[in-house]
Amino acid sequence: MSRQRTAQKPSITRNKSSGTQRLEALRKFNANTRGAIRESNEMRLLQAAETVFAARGFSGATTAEIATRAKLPKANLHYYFRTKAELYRAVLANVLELWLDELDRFTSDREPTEAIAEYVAAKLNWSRKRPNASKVFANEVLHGAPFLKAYLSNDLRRRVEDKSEVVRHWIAQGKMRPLDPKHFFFQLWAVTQHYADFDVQVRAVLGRGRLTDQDFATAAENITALILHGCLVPARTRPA
Amino acid sequence: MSRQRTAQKPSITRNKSSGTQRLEALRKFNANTRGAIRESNEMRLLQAAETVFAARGFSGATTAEIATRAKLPKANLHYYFRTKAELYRAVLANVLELWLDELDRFTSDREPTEAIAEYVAAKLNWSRKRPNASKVFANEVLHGAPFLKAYLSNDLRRRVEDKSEVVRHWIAQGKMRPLDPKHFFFQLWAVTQHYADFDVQVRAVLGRGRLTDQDFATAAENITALILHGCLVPARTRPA
DNA sequence: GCCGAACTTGACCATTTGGTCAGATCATCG
DNA sequence: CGATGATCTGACCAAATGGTCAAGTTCGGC
Repeated sequence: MSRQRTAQKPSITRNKSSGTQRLEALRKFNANTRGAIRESNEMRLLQAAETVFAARGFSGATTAEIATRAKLPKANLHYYFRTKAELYRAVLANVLELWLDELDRFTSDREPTEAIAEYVAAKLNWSRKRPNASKVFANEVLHGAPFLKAYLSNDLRRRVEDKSEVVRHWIAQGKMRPLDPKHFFFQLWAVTQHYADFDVQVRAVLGRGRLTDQDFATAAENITALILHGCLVPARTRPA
Repeated sequence: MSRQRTAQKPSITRNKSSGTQRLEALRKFNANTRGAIRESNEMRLLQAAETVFAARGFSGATTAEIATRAKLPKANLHYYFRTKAELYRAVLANVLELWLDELDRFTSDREPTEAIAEYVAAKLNWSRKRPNASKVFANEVLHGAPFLKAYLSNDLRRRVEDKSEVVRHWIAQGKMRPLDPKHFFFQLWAVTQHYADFDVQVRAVLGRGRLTDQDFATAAENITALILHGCLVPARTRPA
């Protein structure tokens, strides 16, 4: 009920109220580009949170550690994100934005070889550049997706349904072996995200302190070769 | 210093002391087959712990919930396992026992086709029968393997090193495509464990309440086909 | 330079949780 | 049986942690 609570997070989606009030909100919203301070602090918090949630999971993460990492006092964190859960949700939303769209590369008019190779490269690239994002997501799903169940069952499911159609098309064209499209996507996800989520294991086995660009290049080559040989119908050897 | 603490966990590895004491310990150790009660209660606790750790992670799990699930009072849990960490370690040890050995199927004298197909089937089978074991392990690695780092860098690493040699042998024989053996193992692990660790996602996409035997059969077929086509050198088509 | 709103923060609090303990009960063996 | 150690357990505690709050300070528009 305090000032902060009602004023917080001026969002376009909040209750429409009287015209003047709406106008005023909009003005402020545009005026300072949505609050430069807010923008910057939310950013810092989100980034710190991603790191800490990735390292410790939802329950293991403490708002104190996140705040410290963001170089803000804990009370300040709770000014921008009422609860730990709200902050976590925000981090997840960020992550989904990344994940969501690489699938768009799959369209009927393309060659599966290219689409798949690009997809593998793109996902693997995220695993290298944003391993923490991947880990937060993995952790969420691993523990039953308490925050993402709806997303998985709706958005993601539909998306995969769609793209499965494309794969079936390629199969019908004789370009891909007859495989189950959904399981095919599972396999793509599994091999690409492995390098982010299980990096400790990968590093231990490879004997590396951290994965180098070279390691990722090798991974990309191996995955691409395996997947492409695995799912494509080999170009017909010209009849003798 | 209390009675319980010193008497707890009569293990063969504890300090050798006076001859009579040693004898007495041994007698009891054999007498009631290592304490039927202890055996049974530790079992119940380990099983409950596996479930709870899988669902909530190390930090999220509470000894209270584990105890409740095992139908024992919390104090009793702490009688058998001094700390949550000790219980967790015990669960992990259990899990590793499962994981450890499927790799033994890889020996130079076998055909890669068979070894790989069997390995995939075996791992996938564990994902179906002991998903919680897989999840506990995944969670541990995901969060930096604070308890397993040593195991990964030593036992596992050596094991993979060994088995890589076998794969190289197969490659030299012209039975497998020239691929990086270690990355090949990563890919095997990734696709097979995915069905345990990310089952919520898999279920959401497939629209299932739970994964059926049929789902696992389909998964097995798809994975095996993908991997085998992906890594084997196709039988030479008889020269025309 | 003034005003209201946005932001900051140290101090505080209620709850949760891992772990302890002392005393009661039970099992077994001579 | 009776003794001895294993097992059990309700009551308790200290520390950690998410979240609150009231009293500030700063900012942006007028």
